[in-house]
Amino acid sequence: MQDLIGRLGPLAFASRLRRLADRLHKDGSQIYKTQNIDFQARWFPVMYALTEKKSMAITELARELELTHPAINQIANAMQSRGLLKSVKGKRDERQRFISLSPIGKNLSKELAPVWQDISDATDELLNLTDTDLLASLETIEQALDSQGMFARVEVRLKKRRYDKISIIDYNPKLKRYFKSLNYRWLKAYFEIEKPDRYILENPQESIIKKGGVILFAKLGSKVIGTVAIKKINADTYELTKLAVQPEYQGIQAGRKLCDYAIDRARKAGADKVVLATSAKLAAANQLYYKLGFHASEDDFGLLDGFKRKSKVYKLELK
Amino acid sequence: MQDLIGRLGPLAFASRLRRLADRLHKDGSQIYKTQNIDFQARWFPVMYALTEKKSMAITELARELELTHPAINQIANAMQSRGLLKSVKGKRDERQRFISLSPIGKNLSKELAPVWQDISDATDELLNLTDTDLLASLETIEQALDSQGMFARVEVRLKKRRYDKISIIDYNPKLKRYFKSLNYRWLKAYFEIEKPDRYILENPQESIIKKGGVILFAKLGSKVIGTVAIKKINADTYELTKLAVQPEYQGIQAGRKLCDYAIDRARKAGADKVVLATSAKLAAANQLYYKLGFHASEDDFGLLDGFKRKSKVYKLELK
DNA sequence: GTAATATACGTAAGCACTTACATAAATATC
DNA sequence: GATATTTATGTAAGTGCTTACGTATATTAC
Repeated sequence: MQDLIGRLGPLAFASRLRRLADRLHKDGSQIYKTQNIDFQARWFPVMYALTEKKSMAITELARELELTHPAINQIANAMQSRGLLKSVKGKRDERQRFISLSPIGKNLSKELAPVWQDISDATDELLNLTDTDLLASLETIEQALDSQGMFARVEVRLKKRRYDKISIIDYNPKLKRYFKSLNYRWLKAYFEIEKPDRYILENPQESIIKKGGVILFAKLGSKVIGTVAIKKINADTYELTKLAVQPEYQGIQAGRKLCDYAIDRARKAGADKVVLATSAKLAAANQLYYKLGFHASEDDFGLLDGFKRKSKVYKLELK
Repeated sequence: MQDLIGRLGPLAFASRLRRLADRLHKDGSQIYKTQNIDFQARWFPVMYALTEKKSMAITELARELELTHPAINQIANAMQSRGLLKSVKGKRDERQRFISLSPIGKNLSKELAPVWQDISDATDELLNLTDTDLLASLETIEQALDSQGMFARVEVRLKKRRYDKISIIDYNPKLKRYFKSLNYRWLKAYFEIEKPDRYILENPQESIIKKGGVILFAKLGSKVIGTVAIKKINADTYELTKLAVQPEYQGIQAGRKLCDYAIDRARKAGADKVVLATSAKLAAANQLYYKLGFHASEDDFGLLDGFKRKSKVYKLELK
């Protein structure tokens, strides 16, 4: 295994599977050729299926053989043009085309039986070289991929990677302008700026921090890309508010990380719950709150007072 | 696994490998797409190789990546047209085209590194679902196929099957005409008919059987397709002679089976060696004798006397 | 009963390779 | 040193599948 492919290991998994598949397929074709049997390896699944079941429709075969219907269609046409198959329209459903073995096809099928047996035996011999049940392993992998595809599996990792790349820092006066600009930007995009917003954004220190709250910022490299605040309501209760992430950097988990950290800070400050008020209009934000574990709250904690845009209050119990 | 594909088991091994490969490949493409990376999954091996080694020639890559050179050529052209690669003529050998990453290519390579890491990890996770080392198993299988391909493995079985289908029977007067015609046919094709030949073929009973020899015939179904004789030279020594198989049925192991049986009969008659004389011209026959264990003999046992065509004497010791 | 939707099949074109063949340069042979 | 053979690359076309899309018939909803 000193070659590149060997070192690539799991990355080259797909390539290796394909190479092996191609190789076996090619060998299969050669077997039929040297046996002087006019049969192509790719016809095998259809031939086999029709040997077992007398007659099947195109899509029925496609389903059972886990190939696409055009593949079956092409194979069926090739076999039919060589006289191996005959096809009849479905009686109940005229769109269907039922194909079955012609007498010639049946003869060929008999001729093929021992060859298939030998291929099966030889493959078995090969598979038994590995003290493991390779077919079962493939089955396991295919089922795992059915439940979560490779794409989804990699996505999860890439998300985590991005999440880890975001750093969260505390408020300092130099960051005041970001707190303002980030929030103004999305507020203007969706709503009118309301009075309490303006006061907080202009006076973060007085309105949040001096009252026992916290303002956090998300940085990606040297860029400030998001912010959030937790405001103390009372000893047990903190409000999550002023969450803003630059649109260019949305979808990279910055909001998630800001909230994770903010909630953690509330917990450390002694909170037993975090609440927030939001508008149903903000779908992405609502989804995030849901993922964080927030649930609709009966008590509105006065969070709706003085706001037109806010309509819902959510609560997160910190166990 | 009540579906057809499941029941096909080893026969569908190749198809399953291909399906899985296609699936992983497709997922790979999708990953690059959603990450907004202008990169195709099929470029991966080349990109990876060039990230490791600075510069490589087309066929050098093909060898290492176990793809054909046209495949590499196509990939290289596609990557080059997107500015990822630059190529230079070989200095020592002007036919060679060395390709290497351009600055853009190097940047992309850096961007790809974490994605590849994640794909590798996710694949590992998948592979670990099967308590067996699938990559190692694939390696085992590929190596086994290197030493003996699927084609050869099946061939062996088909040969045995044909061998088993041939039945060997003893001389009886009705078969006399076959002994004559089968031998005349090949003798006429290659040589002049010599006197001792004619006597034996016309009088098999007197010349062979009454003297303690045996004449055997090979049948395939009801057809007589071959014959052979063992002639007693003395108590310890028998001669294998008059081996003839119909040309239409050569290559199906009839000669082999005739000889196997003939030698066995000599052994049972008390022989401690079987000898034969033949012409170097008969390549297939010589090869068969070699396979049966015959070796050149110093003593010619008088077998060459009276024959022009016979030039070599072989001997097989029956332990 | 009519319109909207779903399903069965066919066809074209694409994809990731391959084989087959052509060309030109390098190397071996005489 | 001329010629034959080998090697490196390029190009065209083939292979076994796929996706995308079109058409005709069935089924469902109103």
